[in-house]
Amino acid sequence: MLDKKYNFAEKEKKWQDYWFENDIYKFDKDSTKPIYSIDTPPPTCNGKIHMGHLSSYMHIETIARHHRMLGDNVYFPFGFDDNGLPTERYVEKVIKKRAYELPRQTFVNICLDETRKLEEEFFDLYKSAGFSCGLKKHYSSIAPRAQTISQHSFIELYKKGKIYHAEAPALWCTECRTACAQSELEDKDIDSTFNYLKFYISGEDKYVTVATTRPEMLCGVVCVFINPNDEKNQYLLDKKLIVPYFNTEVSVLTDELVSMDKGSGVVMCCTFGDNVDKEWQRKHNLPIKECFTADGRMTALAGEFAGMPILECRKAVIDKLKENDLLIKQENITHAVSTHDRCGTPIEIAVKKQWFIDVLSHKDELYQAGLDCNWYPKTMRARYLNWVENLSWNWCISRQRFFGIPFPVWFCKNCGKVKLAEIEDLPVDPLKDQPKTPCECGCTDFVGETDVMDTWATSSLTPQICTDMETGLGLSDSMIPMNLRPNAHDNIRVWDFYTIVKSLYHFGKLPWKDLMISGYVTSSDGSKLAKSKANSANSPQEIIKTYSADVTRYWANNMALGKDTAFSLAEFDNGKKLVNKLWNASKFVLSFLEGYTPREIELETMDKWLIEKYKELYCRFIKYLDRYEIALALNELEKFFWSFCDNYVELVKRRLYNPDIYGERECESAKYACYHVLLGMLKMFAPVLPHITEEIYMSYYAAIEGYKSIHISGYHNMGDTFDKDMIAKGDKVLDIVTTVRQFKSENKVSLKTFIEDITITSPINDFIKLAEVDIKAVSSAHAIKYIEGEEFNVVVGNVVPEEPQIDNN
RNA sequence: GGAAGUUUAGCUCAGUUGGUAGAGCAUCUGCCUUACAAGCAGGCGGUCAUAGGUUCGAGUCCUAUAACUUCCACCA
Repeated sequence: MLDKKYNFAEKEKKWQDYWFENDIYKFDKDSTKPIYSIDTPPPTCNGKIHMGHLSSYMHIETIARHHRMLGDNVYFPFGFDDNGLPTERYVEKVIKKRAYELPRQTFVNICLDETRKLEEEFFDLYKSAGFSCGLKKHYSSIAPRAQTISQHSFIELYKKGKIYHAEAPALWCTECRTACAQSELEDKDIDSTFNYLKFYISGEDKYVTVATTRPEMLCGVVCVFINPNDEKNQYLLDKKLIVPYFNTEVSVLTDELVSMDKGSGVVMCCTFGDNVDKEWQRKHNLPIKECFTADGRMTALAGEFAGMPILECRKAVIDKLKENDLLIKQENITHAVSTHDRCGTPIEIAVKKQWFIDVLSHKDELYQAGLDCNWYPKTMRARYLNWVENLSWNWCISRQRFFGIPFPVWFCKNCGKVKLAEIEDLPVDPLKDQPKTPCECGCTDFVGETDVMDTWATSSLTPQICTDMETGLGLSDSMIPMNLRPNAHDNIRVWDFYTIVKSLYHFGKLPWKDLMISGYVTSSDGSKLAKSKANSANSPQEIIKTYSADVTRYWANNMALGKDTAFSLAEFDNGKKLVNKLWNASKFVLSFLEGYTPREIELETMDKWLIEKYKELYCRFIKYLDRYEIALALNELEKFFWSFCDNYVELVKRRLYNPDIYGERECESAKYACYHVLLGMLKMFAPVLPHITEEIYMSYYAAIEGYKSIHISGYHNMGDTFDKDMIAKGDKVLDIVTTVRQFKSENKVSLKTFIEDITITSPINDFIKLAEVDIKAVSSAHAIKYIEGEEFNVVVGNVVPEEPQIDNN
């Protein structure tokens, strides 16, 4: 017997512990069942998890559990992304100190400690949400094993010529004092001024107007450009221009990228102010003039402004320009500026020695890879393709930071050549370890690379890191491609893209078959949920505590795939109702099934109908889930379940209660249908509502069915085909019942009120007669009259005031 | 500038391959029905953004327009 009320707090804890202790979700690597492997997103250790992350994991959960129910050997590993800049930024905030203020190793140790604390928190949250990933062991992207795989990947790609070390312009964050990658850029609208400046023509008293938003970079101007087809400015080509205030002389060059109709058609080029400057520098082989330092201060090039922060300098230069009558006018503008997504600081371009992975020369293959993956929903593919088409930087993987995986690289002190670590020595720390063999030049003195790898250089290897936990094969493709990469849409251009790059370069194949892309959970006003804003009221921990893990999972799984959804607590009420109904309905049905052992017998018509309906539902349910359309699958199931409660159970209730009146076989027939269909529904609800379904299953079905958890018991497939004709005819019987209910409702009498008779006109009276007992029972009708006719029609007779005798024919 | 998405009941949204518009919430009318009042039955409520087109038939396919959202690019 189930309890009167379902106590979710107690039951959820109970089953979570049970699953954990009994290894219910263990991946069996010796099994012959088909493997379904998931490249689980490792949470980034840089703060709290919010409802957005949680909902995304709940989608993955449903898919993992679905495949387990289908009989697959599900590999659903668990890990943390706990290295790199995101973690460093988090730790800097926690300790209120910048990394470079501490000795390198001290800072690294604090990072390790802080991430461990966060990981404990994450573990508790995952467990309390009922997650079925391999909680007992996890990978960490800073752990030695990940370091080995990551360094191995570096060495292999370096040897393949895909990685190069070069002094080249790279995106630079003056706040984090490191290079970064194109994928870390984020547009931000910033107020600024458009300044129209006088560039005098050398030796003449005439000037041309050049507009700029960055007058502080005048000290870095190397030339000006005009469009080769710009007739009005052709006269400038054999002249020199004087850079205002700084008085350097520069040439006038031509380039098609200059638009003639913007401003005066004359544009200044510094190395580097923006992306176009970078292009021009390369194309026209221009000199490089660095105007600022790694921490965003002006260099000696700026003369009197040297040492000033960039923005301060901008103001100072503008003042000087005004004083010297070199500023024609200023316009206030708001424009989008590329900023660093980790700190919001405008990104500069700086030339430093960096490690790059060549992606620009493989755009075609990378594009094709996007076409070859299965994207769910399909439309997300466009985002990937769009990103690849617009790639303009090679992937810079070096960071001038501390808490990351070191490059397995030394430089020879004599000849400067790169010395790689040996694979069998990995992982290495070039700042502590030394190469075992001398340089080609004979020198044995080396200096270790101080840069560390970007976190994505390692995260892009999660398929290898994940599978290594089982196979121990390291950077190997033994389980690649994995079946599924799930993540939210913000990670398409980052994690998905980089993972494809690595897999293609290493193995020449895709890292996974399917991608399931979740949407964002936004605040109720539609704005992004930020980790920093995750307050206690709607923190995942609080939500689960208040509403239960099952209800939270129900909410998350009702989000349409890939679509952003505004967070609203009201949405949790439906889940609460469903869980409550599931409990009550099961309690009721199971109360009739005590002592019942299922066996095949001749079934009553409406019981057969229910089973046909169930088989139909099962097909639709599986079809939707195979397309990762969880919400639609769930919706079908719910509709069926509520109809089961309100229609079927009402229809057969009296048969179940009164075998003495309706017959033993008729009663057992209803039990048979109830047994199987409730079991089937519980199993279908199990991926989304793992706790309550387990509680119900274990309190009754487990003893008969013989599994130690519903979650490894497999779906209840009662047949792949169903009788459409029977379903349609049975539905007509429900229409009759509805008509009677309508009649009683309109006459404002209770549903149990007796009526004289029902007169049915229909072409399927033979079928309806088979369900007559049930119809009479549910509608409290004395008699049913039949008229043959093509048009379906139901007429309800008069209400009978007093209690009549039950007619048993 | 390029790309994608959205537009359906008062609100939040479903709507498979074209075939009589759906659910929940809200609202209204009833019902204490031997599981559930956190329930049940019933009602009200929609020119499916707009304009064309294809079709016997369009919420669904095509074209254009508008509004909003997102990604990317530009940003002298």
